[in-house]
Amino acid sequence: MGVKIKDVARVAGVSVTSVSRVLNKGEHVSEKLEKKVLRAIEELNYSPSLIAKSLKRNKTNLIGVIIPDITSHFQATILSSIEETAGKKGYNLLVSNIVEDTEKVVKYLNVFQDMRVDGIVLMHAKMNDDIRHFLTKTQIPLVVHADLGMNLPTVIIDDYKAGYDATSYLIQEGHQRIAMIAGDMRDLSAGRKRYEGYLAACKDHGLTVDESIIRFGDYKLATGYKLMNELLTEAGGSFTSVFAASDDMAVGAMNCIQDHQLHIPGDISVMGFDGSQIADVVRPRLTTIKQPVDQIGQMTIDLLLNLIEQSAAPSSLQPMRKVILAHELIAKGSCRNISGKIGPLIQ
Amino acid sequence: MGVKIKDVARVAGVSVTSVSRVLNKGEHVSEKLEKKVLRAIEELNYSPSLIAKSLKRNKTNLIGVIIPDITSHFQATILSSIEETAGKKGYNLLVSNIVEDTEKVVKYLNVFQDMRVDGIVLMHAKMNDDIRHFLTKTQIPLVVHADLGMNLPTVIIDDYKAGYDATSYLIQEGHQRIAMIAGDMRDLSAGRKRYEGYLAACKDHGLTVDESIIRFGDYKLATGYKLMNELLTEAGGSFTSVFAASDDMAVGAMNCIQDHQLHIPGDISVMGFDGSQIADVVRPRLTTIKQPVDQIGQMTIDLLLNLIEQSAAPSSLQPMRKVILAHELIAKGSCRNISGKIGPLIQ
DNA sequence: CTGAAAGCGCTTACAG
DNA sequence: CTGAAAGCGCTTACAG
Repeated sequence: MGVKIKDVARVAGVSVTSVSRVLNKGEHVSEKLEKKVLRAIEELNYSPSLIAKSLKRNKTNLIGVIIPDITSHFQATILSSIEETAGKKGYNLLVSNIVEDTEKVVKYLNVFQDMRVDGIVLMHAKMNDDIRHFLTKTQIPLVVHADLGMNLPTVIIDDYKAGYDATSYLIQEGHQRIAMIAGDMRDLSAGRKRYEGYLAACKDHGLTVDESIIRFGDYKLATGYKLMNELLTEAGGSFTSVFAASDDMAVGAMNCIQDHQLHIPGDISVMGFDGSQIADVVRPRLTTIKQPVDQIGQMTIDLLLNLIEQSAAPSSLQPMRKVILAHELIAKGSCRNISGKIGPLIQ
Repeated sequence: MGVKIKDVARVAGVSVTSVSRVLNKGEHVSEKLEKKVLRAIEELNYSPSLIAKSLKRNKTNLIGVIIPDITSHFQATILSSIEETAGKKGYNLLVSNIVEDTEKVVKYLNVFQDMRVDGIVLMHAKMNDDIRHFLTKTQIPLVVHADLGMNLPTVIIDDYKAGYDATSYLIQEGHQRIAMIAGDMRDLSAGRKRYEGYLAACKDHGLTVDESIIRFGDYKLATGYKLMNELLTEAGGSFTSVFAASDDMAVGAMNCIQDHQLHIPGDISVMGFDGSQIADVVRPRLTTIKQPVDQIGQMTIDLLLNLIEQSAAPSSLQPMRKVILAHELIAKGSCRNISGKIGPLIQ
């Protein structure tokens, strides 16, 4: 990569200013000059340095993305949609896979700052003081995929309502003992909100919440299996359905239930959350709350780019800062109506 | 981010040279000076620009990664391992999700070049002239996860042998009619090599290869379903097992088989490839060829960093340029021995 | 339409 | 141990 703009200028017999102009297609240059420059670029196989350009322009066209776990199909799908949308707009992605580590989040937020990224997407929803401090202080436009209670620009579904809807559906299907495999309570959206929705739905429908059939996990498949195993051995037979805060955990739970020689939905109904591919892979198919992944990715980048433009050239037209997208309950074969079985719940 | 090294120097009452020195911990500075500088950095909340540093040092600590499909669990796992290994060594990842698009590969290779990444990881295995041209010309250290027949540094398993082993196993289990759901023949490793291994194993064991029970796909779950559907409707009953070139396709095929009211492995045995999580999720569990994903990620970065060092400070100790890692056949419940059923194949 | 020159924010010989 | 100055490879007022 030894060749730089100066070399092109020399070979083309023009100034570096002119080379820069044909590169950036901004101001008009004569056709003759343009041709000379293009020929020299071709001849030298010149590749302009985005590093130098970024330094000068004070703009990197880089977006830093912090994602808790790329190996989650749901998160990978969002990342994929973010990548596609950002790519179309000429932005590149700096990606950090965090694996539930708040220390690493802080580290990467600082790296992103040092790299002078134009914007940040934060899909991580656990907080600590350092993260909170960074988020309140930073000048970098950012969008979070979580309700962190900090009035930050957000693209998300209504996790509370979604948890409420999932639980209500099970109740309508006649279930009165609904176990929950919830997320991490330090995770303010997918963890806490979905759980709160579950609690509220139970209370609103007159069910007593029984903590002995509630577990807390980390959204992973293996965890769903492990927690379901606990539920079956410690609280076996005392519930007719289970609501998991992620499809991966739901599928882990299904595997465990089946390994215990129990039937889904005959013995236990299972409700998932996310609407990721795996929900359609397992048998019976998983009833789940579907999040609009493609929309989430697109809207996240749209909002972020708006914020970036706004910070570059402030105008009175403030971009919307909160986007709540609609979720959807997809009923498949993993849940069944047991109203008839346990008596006339709904008359 | 208005604050720059000059400001720190002014506030600390020292030269920018000294500030740079405490930042980079290279040459020794007096404790007194260091303290003044650190205090000023703290006070101003200074974040040194990696962009400026990269320009000056001619090193970005950036690695560009081109991955065909992040939503594939197998690929995401490798990416995750790459990210972890690279992060530990102080490198950040520029990620491009390509979705089987050779045009996009060329585009991103050039972006990576313009961004002056220190190295490139290419997980994409389809070629075209532009890609080939780039790969032969570039000075950027790179590692490919495919045998592209170009003598490039490579970390990979022996796909030919793995395809051979998978097929031989089925043959040993008594199968004589083995369908294949292969990859893309433009994909030189996972596509072509695994298929060639299948062909060779059939021939070596005296089986005739029947093209009517062979299909070609793109490794995705939905494609496995679709192609299995073709096989069942067009060549139904004429084979006792199927070998798929990816676990995702194998699972799609399993779903299709089960949706046709057929049993696995009772009616049809299924063999996968990759050893990704989904193989243990489905019932029966999928027999598959397991790739050593974590090792692949680690070795890829190790090799790449060696090449980067080598190109920065050439020495006579050339790093090894080809790493072939061992695969492993994991036998689970999706294949069964049918020697007894169709007669004494092995006496 | 074109070019000379300053400057983006750092690092690093060089000199003291 | 410390600092003044050149320079990394670009862009962009400014002047012509």
